[in-house]
Amino acid sequence: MAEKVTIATVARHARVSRQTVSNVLNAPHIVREETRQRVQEAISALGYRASQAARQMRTGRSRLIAVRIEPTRDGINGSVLDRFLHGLTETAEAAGYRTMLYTASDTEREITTYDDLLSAYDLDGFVLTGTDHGDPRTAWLADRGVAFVTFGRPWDDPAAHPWVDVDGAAGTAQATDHLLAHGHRRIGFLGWPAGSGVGDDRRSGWRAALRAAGVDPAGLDRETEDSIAEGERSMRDLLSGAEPPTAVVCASDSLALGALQAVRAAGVEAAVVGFDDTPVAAAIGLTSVSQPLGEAAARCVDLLTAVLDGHQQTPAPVLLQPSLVRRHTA
Amino acid sequence: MAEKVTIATVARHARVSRQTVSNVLNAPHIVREETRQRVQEAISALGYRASQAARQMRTGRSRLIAVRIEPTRDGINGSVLDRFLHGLTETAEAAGYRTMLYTASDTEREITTYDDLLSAYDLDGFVLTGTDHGDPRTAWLADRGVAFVTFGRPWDDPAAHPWVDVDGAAGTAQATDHLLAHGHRRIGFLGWPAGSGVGDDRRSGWRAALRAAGVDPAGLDRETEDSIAEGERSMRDLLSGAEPPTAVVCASDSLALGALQAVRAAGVEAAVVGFDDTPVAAAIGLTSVSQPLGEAAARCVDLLTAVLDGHQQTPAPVLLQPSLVRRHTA
DNA sequence: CTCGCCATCTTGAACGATCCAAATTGGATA
DNA sequence: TATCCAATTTGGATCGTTCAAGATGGCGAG
Repeated sequence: MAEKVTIATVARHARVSRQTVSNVLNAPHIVREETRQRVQEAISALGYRASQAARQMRTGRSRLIAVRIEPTRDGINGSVLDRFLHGLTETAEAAGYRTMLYTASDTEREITTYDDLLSAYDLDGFVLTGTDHGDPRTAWLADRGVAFVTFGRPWDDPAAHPWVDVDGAAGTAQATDHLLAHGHRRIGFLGWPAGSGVGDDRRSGWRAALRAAGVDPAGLDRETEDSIAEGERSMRDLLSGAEPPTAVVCASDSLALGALQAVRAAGVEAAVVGFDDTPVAAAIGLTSVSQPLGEAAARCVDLLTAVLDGHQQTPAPVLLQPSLVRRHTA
Repeated sequence: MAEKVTIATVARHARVSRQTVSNVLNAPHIVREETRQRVQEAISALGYRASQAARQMRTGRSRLIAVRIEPTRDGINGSVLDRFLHGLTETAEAAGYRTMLYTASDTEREITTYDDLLSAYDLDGFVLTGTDHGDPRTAWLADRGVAFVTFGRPWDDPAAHPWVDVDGAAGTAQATDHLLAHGHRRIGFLGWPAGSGVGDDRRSGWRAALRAAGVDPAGLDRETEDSIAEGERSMRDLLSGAEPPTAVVCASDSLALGALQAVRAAGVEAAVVGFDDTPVAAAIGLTSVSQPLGEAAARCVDLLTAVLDGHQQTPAPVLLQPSLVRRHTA
């Protein structure tokens, strides 16, 4: 068992003081080039790595960021999270940060967890996925001056805090335009009840695209809970109308899957587009709007480290464009 | 901004010494009950939380465990990971540990990352998901006496290190028995090429169940890469034989999905069972063998903390039973 | 020749917890 | 009342790093 290599070991080996070694690591420009090299050689020869714990104790910073891992809300729409987490971890590593996970069954406990992570682990920042109107979590964090970024816009005030999001309206608009280009006119929309920022955003893109093409969207959309069964029911309802749509854009792959079943059951030809490009969409050949999750994660880290490393106090938000993945269903 | 609460603050407030506060936290039994309560009250009144960094520096332990987050190998079989991660994080929190993520593009870099995590962060242990024959990672960790558990058996030597696994053979056997009970006799199997521990295990369960029922499995199985397209091809092949199977058990949901397409294309009636119970299976109504991932994660943490907290040096491995989730396809 | 300045490097203290050894207390016993 | 033992409590050292301030040496200006 080799003895522990500390900054003092390196210092002895390079025949300088501890502080000089520290300077080589944290402020290389104030060390003479020749000395710097000698120290660097000692560092790699000994395999020295600075103890985060000791560093943290002195500086109060941990180089750790935290993300919540959720209990897989919905089987079909889950698995979006692990792509995001991977991107987050990868980009964070490159920036010298590590990623810590936490769970929380409700918002209140999540705040308790923040408190714990901050005081016990000196966490540097948080990445939140999805925020609601008047989210108490962001208020709590902001009150205490804790650095955080959200993946998902703050729907109340766009300048409330740094955020990264995907332009859902652009996604549904793109899907609608694609269908229009293929000759469809009566294009329906299956979405969630009004009130959720994400849902309203996605609906608005569809509506705007139809209007731009001179089509009246009235009566062509339905509001429903996010599930396969509800998607099927709503689509049946749309198809049973006097002038049924020949295509439908959906706010999620779950709804799209339901819609697809309704279409097949009715024995009609109708194009279906989903949202999120989940594995399910890929598996069954469902055309779907794909979010650039890896990119979104990377930008979250960028914003967070910009704040943490003191480059910017309030970095500009990032709005990413989704892309349509065309498969068999449209 | 409230002043930082340290062990000294608590000590002053409860009118005892720092050491007494420390004892209340780490060895409560040696402190008089009355004193203990007074200290506990001070702790909660002040909202004190021990600094992990300081504790870690003194004890050399971080109460941190690491898991690798993979770049979603395969869309369809991914999303198994996030359920596992959630279970892991939740159970670890209950045991007083936190979960850290890391990425690695290959085995060599993964070992470099171990080294980094261990020396810079004093990581306490690792959870590895999936190991190969003669895995260099487990050897490296074992050489250095680092605590770790694998989710997945070591296929060479079952006693090499603590592990948790799901009994794949029992899963395919259960699926086969289910089909036998429904009158099927010629039950096929779609699996991966021989050589992978997991794949061979799953195949063996099917074979054993057939033999036990007096059916000769010869010629009823195919070896193929894990993809939808290959699954379809292999199933077509099976169906084109002289005595085509009336049902098929698959080593994954990807293969099952392909098989399902082949069955529909051929216009025959044949039951299909998948493996892993992915969201895709749930979405399309595919009967599938489900792994108890939350339970597996929890047991991984149990084994790891048993080692870390010194209760046991080499805790007994855990083999969990999967369950068949019946849906439309079988 | 002396002084000051700059660049470079060194020294002592501090972060907040735990460990170790020594000191104090209270009660029982002689 | 003095003594002893066990149960608690106390003070000092320590983990590895960074911060703040001090020391060194060379060089040009007055």
